[in-house]
Amino acid sequence: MANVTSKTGRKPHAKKAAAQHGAGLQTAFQQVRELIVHGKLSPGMWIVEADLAQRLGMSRTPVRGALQWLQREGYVIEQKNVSKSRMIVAPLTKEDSSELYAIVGHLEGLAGRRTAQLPKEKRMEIVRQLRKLNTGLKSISRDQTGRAGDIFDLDTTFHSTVVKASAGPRLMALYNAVKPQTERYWRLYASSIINDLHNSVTEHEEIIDAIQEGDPDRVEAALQLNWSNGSQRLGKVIDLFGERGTW
Amino acid sequence: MANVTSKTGRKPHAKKAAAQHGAGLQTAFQQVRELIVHGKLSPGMWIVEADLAQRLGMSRTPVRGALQWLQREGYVIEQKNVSKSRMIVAPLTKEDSSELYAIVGHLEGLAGRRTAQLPKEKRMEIVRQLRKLNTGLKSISRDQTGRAGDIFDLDTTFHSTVVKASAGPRLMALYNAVKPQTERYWRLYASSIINDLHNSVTEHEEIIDAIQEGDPDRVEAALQLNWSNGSQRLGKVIDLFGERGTW
DNA sequence: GTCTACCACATTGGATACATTCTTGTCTTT
DNA sequence: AAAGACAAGAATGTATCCAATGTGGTAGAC
Repeated sequence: MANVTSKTGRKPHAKKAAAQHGAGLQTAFQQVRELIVHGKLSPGMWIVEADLAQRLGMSRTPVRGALQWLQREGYVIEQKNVSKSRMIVAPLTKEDSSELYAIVGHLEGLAGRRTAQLPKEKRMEIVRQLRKLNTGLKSISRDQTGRAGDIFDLDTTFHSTVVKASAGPRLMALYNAVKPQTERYWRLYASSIINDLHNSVTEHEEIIDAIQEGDPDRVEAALQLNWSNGSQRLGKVIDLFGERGTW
Repeated sequence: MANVTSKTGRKPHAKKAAAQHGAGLQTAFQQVRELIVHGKLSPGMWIVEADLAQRLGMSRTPVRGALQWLQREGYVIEQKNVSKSRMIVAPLTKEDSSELYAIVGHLEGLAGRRTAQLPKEKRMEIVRQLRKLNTGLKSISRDQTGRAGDIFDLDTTFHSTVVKASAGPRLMALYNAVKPQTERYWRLYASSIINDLHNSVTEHEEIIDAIQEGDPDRVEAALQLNWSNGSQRLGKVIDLFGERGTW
């Protein structure tokens, strides 16, 4: 009865390296997210686990974990009409962008409210950083020289600075889950957003002033206005160029 | 090459039922969440996948998926000091409750803002439902007869009604991910929360009036106030009875 | 010629096997 | 006696295997 193949029976599982130990899920998540954000996986496209696994050179297990993660964050959604779970890349629609921007605006508003209540010295340090970043944006908007990626990085750092200054782990995690999704819309409609950059720069100045003054209500309102206006600017562009992933 | 064991070769994988096909993950998620919310898995407790799998009568695969889900939602967190990912049940702390309530308040405020902008007829329908629910809460608060579970259900339905009325899929998903976490604090400190119920009832009335009037700012402010006050009430109780899962 | 039924295939969900890493306990040495 | 090192065990991460289900295509019948 008792088989003796306890220690020595090892032939079927020969593989290459496995990198580290717990690196697979992380890499899978980042790489698939990258593929989605850069549009290699188009909005509305049907995702096949095995294909992704092969492309990333790993088995389906970590890919599945990554997909569940991406589903929770909103990058992929389930096709609901069928009983079986078919995952598709989340479409980019005007409706969704409006909702997404509103959510980010409110989360950031909450963080900004807390940032405004920090002691004065910390606020001044934040303000200094923000002014520097916004100056960079302003010069780009004046010269029209920066590439879209630079603008996105500066803008992302600007907002991230406001949030990181005061957010606890829970808000930070939520923000990090939601905010990066705006990148999809950014990349797709970037060229048209650049033209409106000066508006955003002006709105940023109001944000900075409000933080310097330490007025929570004003900070929150300014942040929400920035996102609300951004949503409207984006909406116009989407109307022009059409949505992706729905038909 | 071609083996003929396509249909008939079934010996090594004999098991009981497997329920449906894609039911395991759902069940695992709900059950583990239940265990956490009800405190069977205490805050701070170290979670072992295999134990849970055995307890739920399934393999580690669906349990693992459920845990990743629960991690993203905040029910479990990673022990960070070690390199390996050790999952523990998220502790219940005053700090965390404060953050959680603020987030829910802001998300609900956003939804409420949209609800306030619905056409008048729909608003009136909502208002009617809300008044009925709040009347139920008021009578419980007066008679001190309801059990904690009833109060929680009524309160949850109240807030959920406001959100569902106008939230899109994204906001709805986020709300459904975040709001249920307040149940953990509710259950743990429920007995003391009941005493303050009349305050919450009064705040609800303001919410209802604001919706009836169709004033987005007022609705949002009223919702946030309800959650902010709730956070303070909870904070006092936590100070009294201590936190769970930290030492 | 078209519609329906059935079969083969593709894909996902779940289970298990295996390799790696972290922990813990004991033994030895200073 | 205390501290460190080594060994045994436990737990996680990943790969592969099996089952279940939906989908599409083909063939047959009306």
